[in-house]
Amino acid sequence: MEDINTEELNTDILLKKKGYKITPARTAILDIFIKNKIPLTAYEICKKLDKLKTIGDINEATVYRTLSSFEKGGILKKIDLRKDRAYFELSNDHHHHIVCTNCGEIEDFKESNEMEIILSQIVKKSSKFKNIKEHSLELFGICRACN
Amino acid sequence: MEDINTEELNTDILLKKKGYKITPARTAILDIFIKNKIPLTAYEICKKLDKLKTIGDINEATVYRTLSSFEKGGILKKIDLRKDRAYFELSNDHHHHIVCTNCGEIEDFKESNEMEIILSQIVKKSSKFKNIKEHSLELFGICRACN
DNA sequence: TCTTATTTGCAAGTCACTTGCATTTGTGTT
DNA sequence: AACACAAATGCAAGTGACTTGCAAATAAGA
Repeated sequence: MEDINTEELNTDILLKKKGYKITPARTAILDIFIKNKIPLTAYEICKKLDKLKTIGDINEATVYRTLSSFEKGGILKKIDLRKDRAYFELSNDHHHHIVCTNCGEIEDFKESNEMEIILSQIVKKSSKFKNIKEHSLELFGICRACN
Repeated sequence: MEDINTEELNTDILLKKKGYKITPARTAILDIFIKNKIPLTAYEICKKLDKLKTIGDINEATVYRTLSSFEKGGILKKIDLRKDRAYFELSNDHHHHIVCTNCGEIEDFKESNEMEIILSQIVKKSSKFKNIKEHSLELFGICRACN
């Protein structure tokens, strides 16, 4: 799954490149992800869409369908932050999260080369797997503000 | 959260030690986790309970309540394997999983010392967190059998 | 055995997410 | 510019894992 450079592309060109039809819903949703550099839930997307004056109402079902379609197309990545809702973020660079189990604050961190080496060693030792496609790594703690 | 040595303790002693009242449901559910060394869902627990001749019917709600109570008490750990249901396993040793995204096969792997060192370095670099309580690390790929 | 707080069963409820279907809309074609 | 048609959307109903209120049952200390 090739990475997306969201800095250089506008939403419509990216959608076109990925073979999506350009619709107001898709443009607006992708735009929200590009402007907000944090993980977002379907519910948060809906709220942000409601506030937009430039666009009519977009149905909740459409948001869910768009998110899952973007995920399948490699534009978004679904992440599990141990909350009751799924979070999505742009899949344009590989990083992980530290989540405050008290207030929900999320901080990103980059994966190091050492980490990749360790992961490959784990797979080398595995009897049932010879390679892995992806992995999730999330840290949980209490942030300084809550402490 | 102190680790549990399930090898040395029988279910009732462990429950008592943790301050739980001993009930048939709790004994049976904990027993299932001790005998099955794999992550299990609430649904799988229900099925296994149904098969037991030694015990009457145990309600689904009781299973959910017991699982979440055991989780809160540190006996079980909830893990996210990117499926539609929550998995639980005994929290008696720290390990992670490689999951086949095709057939669902799960393999455990131990965390290395290098990994712990890397994680502590990540936290050292963090501006918002000064320590973490736990972390999740799951690898996803296609197992040899499916390949 | 008694007492009381806890646990359980049952049924109804919740909530994120999905889906069937009729209508609308992008987009390539004429 | 209009057409045709597959794809996208809105709406409402459905799904499924999980939760909860409440009355009845029960574990465990007195």
